[in-house]
Amino acid sequence: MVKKIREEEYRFEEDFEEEEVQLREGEEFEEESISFEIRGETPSISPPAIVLSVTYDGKAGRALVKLYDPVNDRIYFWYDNTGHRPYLLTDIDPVDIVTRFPRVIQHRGFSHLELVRKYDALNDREVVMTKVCAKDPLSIGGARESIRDILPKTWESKIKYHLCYIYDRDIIPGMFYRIENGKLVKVDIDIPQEVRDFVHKLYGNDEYMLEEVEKWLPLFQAPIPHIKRLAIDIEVFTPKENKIPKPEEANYEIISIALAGSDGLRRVLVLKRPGLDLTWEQVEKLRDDDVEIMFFDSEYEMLRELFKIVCQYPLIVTFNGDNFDLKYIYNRALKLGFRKDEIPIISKRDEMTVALGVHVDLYKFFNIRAIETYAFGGKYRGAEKTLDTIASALVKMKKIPRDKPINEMDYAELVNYNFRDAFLTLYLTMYDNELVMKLIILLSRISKLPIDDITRSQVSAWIKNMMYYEHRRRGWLIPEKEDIINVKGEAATKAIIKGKKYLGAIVIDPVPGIFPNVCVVDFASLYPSIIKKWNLSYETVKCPDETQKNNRPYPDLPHWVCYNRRGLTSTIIGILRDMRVYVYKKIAKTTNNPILKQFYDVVQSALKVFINASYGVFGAETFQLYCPPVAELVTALGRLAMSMTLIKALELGLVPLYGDTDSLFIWSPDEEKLKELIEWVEETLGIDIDIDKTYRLVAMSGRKKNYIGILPDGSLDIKGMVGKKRNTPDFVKEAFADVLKIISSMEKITEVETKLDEIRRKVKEYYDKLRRREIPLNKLMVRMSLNKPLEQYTKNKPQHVKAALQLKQYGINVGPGDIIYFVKTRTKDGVKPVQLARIDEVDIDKYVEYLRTSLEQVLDALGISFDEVLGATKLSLV
DNA sequence: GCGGACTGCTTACCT
DNA sequence: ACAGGTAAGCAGTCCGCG
Repeated sequence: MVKKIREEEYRFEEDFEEEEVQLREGEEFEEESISFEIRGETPSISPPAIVLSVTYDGKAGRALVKLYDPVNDRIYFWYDNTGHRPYLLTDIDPVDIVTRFPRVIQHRGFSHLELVRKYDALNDREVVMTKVCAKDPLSIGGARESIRDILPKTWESKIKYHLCYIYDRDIIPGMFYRIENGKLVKVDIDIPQEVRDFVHKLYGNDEYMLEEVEKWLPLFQAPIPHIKRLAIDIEVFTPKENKIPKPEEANYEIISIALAGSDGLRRVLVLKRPGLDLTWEQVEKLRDDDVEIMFFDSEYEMLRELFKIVCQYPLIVTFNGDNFDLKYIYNRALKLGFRKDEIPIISKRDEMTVALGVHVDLYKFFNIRAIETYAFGGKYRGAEKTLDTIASALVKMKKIPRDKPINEMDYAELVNYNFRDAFLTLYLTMYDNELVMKLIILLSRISKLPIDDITRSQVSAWIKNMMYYEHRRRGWLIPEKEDIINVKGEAATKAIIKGKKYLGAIVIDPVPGIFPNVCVVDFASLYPSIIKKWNLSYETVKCPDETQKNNRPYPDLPHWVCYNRRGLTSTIIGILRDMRVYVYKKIAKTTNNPILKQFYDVVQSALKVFINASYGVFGAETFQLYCPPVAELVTALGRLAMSMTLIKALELGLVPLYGDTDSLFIWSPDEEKLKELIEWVEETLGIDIDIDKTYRLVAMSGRKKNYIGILPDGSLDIKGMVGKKRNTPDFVKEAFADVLKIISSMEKITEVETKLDEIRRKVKEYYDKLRRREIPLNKLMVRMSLNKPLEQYTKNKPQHVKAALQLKQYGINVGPGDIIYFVKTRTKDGVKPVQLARIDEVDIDKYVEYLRTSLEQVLDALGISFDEVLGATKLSLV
């Protein structure tokens, strides 16, 4: 009975924020000790080692820093010995706590009270706060009746303890430290003179900025060592095809485990199964592939071998290991009778870690939106994010096609299939000189989030953590979200789009037509530049200082900005932007050493991710420093910069054709005039503007965010066109591409007339094929992704949902993230999933319309209509 | 009862 | 769960129409 209650309590606790702590002090159940072999050494002295992870070790009741010494290939565990305690802050003084909130003192996890002086940036004043310290993180918050629930208002009580520890002890993940006399000491990093020169040129005698930037340079300059790693992928016996075994239950045998190590390990552990023989041909086939195979009679022995190998690597890499591979292995091991302390894997709420080092789940990492769009330029955007799609997009490698169920494969097929997956996973961290690993380490350093956290959280969490660290470093109180909103209020403008909070960017109506020689000028990271130039930050915008109320950078908005003190966001984003634009982008170009060049390129792309997201977070309600006036001022000043530049361009007699947010398309500009414009912008607005590119030809239909540009090398920039969208049927895409080919073959504008006939013939050809139903279904299907569970489409039933519901009737279940393939038909629903459709049911007229919208986006630029093109050919046929 | 004008929802895109 | 702005198609509603 007692045991049962405790189990429930245990589960209950697990659901809370501080999931690292699984057991409370004094509890005897569920021994969690890590056995000797799977614990890192804790020497009193060590060579330089990189911080892999910082966590809270519940058993030891202390923060644990996991370090990796790349030279000697060793892992060290350093436990906090500074007496650091979890804490929260309150504005209630100690006497009042004792008298009015005695339950705080009586709390079983209570440790002691301290007084601390903080700077409350939001209200611009010094404050004295009471620091309530506890013996363990859960006593602060996360369990029932924790201290933060007893007090009416607390600060900094929702920060995970291991992050709090990082801020207070200044332990930067991804940086080098060494253990000296039992203490953890930062390793000094040399800054090249070249970089120093750049910085000096930038900040000259601005002591404040020079001092600030000093903190950042080591993060960009510290070398990134090779971290030995192991990729793991498993195959599980599946009784029914297409039914993925549940990792929570782990009911079926693991039949093979593929291991690919950065040290050259290529091994597959295979379970011997009755009725499956290994033939000589198979042995020969396997030998060719240079994959080592170990056969096991029992699954238990196979897992033991796996665990032995796992303990030899500081970094474990998987693709979806959090939700499948590692979870399955863990639960299966428990089922087979392993004790928890014999398994070098730790299960957390929605994450699996390894006891010794860190686990990176690449599926989660590549699913981070900011990574997808900024770091990889949307290369693998679109289709479902599987190992296959990501690997083929980034490294042009594919999984081995599977033509039969896993269960029916012979050993050779199984081993090959399995190993390829592990290899691809490893390779995604190895290609291009370990680009992905370097990126992860740099992101970790900049954000101060351990590798485990950075690879599993979105960019807003990165920026939040970076900002928290900066607050602590300065002795600033970290504000509560509600306090910022209460003091600063909501936005003052009205968005164009219903449901949005404030007015955004300007898009200039494009002039339709075909234009040769179009120059695109572009503000260099406009929004971050604005944040820097106007000192924007949550504490400087609408500051409490009455004397500042006349500093209104944008007169139509009531918001003023403090010019007496430097804004924290402005300083940090300013430095990151300066380092990217003026230092690392530059030296990446000028450096001759290819290795260094690539390294600096990774630095600048890591910076890019933070910079690009820096404005957006202030307009995101979920962000802890959410401040609508800041976001609103940024876009307003962006509109100002854009419109002033446009007016100036017109004054100079230049011909602007189009512009969106931070760019202006100028038709055949006079070089002198253009130079004048650029200089005027830099002088008057104080924002850098550059010539981004010059198009040989631009075709614009008159629609915004929609154009085709031909670059000097003949390549095409196709923006926003229906013919390029991923949900457009292939046949429409092909027609669009064919027409485009004809246009791009045009050398001079005067050739328009002669090419027109060619276009007409082409369009008619597609039209006729469609009418004759000669286009196969797979070229007619529309791909549309399902963004929420089927039941949640309550307001209406879009076509892809109708198709999905039909699939459901056939027992095929689909959910969020799945792509529905359907064909437009003349049946009741107007749509059928491809699998169920017949070619004679296709609604031809719908596809003619599709062809029309797609081609009109091109034809409108030429001044011809789709009907005219079809009509003319029809007539000519008669 | 039916079709056109309208709004709103949804997805995919641009910066 | 970084933002707002735009294009496009379809679902659903309202209204006029003997």
